[in-house]
Amino acid sequence: MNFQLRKQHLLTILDEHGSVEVADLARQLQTTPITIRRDLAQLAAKGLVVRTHGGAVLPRVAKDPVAFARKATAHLAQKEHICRLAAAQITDGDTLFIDCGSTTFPLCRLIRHRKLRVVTNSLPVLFELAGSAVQVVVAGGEVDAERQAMHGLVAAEQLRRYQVDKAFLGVDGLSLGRGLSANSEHEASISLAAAAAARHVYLLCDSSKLEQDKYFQFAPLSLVGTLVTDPGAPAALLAQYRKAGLQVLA
Amino acid sequence: MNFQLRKQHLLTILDEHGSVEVADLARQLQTTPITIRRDLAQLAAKGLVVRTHGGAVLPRVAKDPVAFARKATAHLAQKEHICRLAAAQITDGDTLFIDCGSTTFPLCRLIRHRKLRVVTNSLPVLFELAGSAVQVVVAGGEVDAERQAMHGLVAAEQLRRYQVDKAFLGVDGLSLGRGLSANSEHEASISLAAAAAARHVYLLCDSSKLEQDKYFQFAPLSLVGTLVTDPGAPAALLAQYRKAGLQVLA
DNA sequence: ACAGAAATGAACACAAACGAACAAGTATCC
DNA sequence: GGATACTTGTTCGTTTGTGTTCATTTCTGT
Repeated sequence: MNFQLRKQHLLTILDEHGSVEVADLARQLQTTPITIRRDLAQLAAKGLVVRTHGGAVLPRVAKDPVAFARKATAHLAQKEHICRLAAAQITDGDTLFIDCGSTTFPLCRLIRHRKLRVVTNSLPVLFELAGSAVQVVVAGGEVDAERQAMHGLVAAEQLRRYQVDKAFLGVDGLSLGRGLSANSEHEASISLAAAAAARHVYLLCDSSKLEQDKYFQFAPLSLVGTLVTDPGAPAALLAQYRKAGLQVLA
Repeated sequence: MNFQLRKQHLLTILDEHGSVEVADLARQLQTTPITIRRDLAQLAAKGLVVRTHGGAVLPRVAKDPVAFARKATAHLAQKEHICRLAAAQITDGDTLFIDCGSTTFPLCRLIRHRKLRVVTNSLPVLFELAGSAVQVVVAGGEVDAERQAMHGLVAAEQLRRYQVDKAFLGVDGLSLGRGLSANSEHEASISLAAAAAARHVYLLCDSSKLEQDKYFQFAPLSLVGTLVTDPGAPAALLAQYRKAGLQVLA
């Protein structure tokens, strides 16, 4: 097998699957990973593929929603901390709801390998978990291109039909006085539907959003079972949330 | 074997395979590698081949390996032809259903830029059209990881709620005697639901699938409005399909 | 947060392929 | 018949592609 044929084959596979892995290719093409990596490096130099750690993807796919969700989100360290706390609450066999948004997204990485069922309306979550050990269920309906999620009536309606053990919700603002608030009514209706379907509601909310009210208030604090936030939150404030009846993790 | 004949033979092989190896040619043509290399050098000087280490490739392969790699996938040329015909049937403003499967997928590339609404249960379709000019609507439900699509009860039920102008369906088998057949009941139920919701049903089916029955027969030919296939289909056979009441494009 | 695993790239080694130069064989022309 | 042009094969030093080792980076799981 010469290198031209190999690259040809490589591009074929890539075109069929959208992504390839170095180890797989090395096995299929009867060669070593280093050779595949060199091939990919050449193709990448020409812009025909985009390298990833462990493989490559089509250039089009590289701009995908997952990358979009991953890149340069504000407060990433806090969000990862929050998601680790959240992941610790999950038991194998659980059915979860994962909300769309940058706060909840890092949770996907932490649960890829576990035996779970995840209901979601978020495209990045869907793409991140598709092909993993997790069984994914999608809330259908119209795709909101800006938010990379399904936000319509149908999505909310469908969510109500599922019974989930734990819902992990994001929110735009949260305050003791006015409860949960959002920048969009659509997001709010999805959150409400998911909360209604869940045995326990976890609100994932970094400390910068505490005591912030956004334009649309849609639920009282009592909707939430557990507030998951980061150590940046003042202890006194968290104590007040606890007094209001919430379990608090930080 | 003289010089001219050798070069001719060489170009023939190159045309068939897209690439050649010096060592192989030397063996086949009962000569030594240096001779082949000199031949290739001459052809390369004229631009008829592109030299590589150990062999040569067609110029068009060297120029656009991606396009060439695509052609290598099964029946892809036919599928692209079919999708071009299908795309010509689409009017701006239409709402479409696009089925999952390799036959219908190339349609996405052809409509990315158009003002359309597309309902689908296919993840690759969703992926390809997310972020394009097309408004995407997803049939929700459980994700079938192997088929990269939603195939459950919920998906079928949701599809019935949408009214679409044109449904573009794929199928595993099709015959005059036994109608449409599939390899999976789930796929069949999605196809039926989409067909029921559509004003007009286009069946995209390359000629290799004509008069092939698969294990699960799920609908009569009358479900289909228009059969879109490729020129590889025998004219006499297409005439019979026309007689059976289908519009046929090839 | 931390430790272990996997992937990566650089440096080196080896084999295959390469081109240049030269030698040998064949056809053509005077 | 001998000179010439042309093609083919051989030798040898060089280049190119591939595989191995190892330190480093990146990812993943507890």
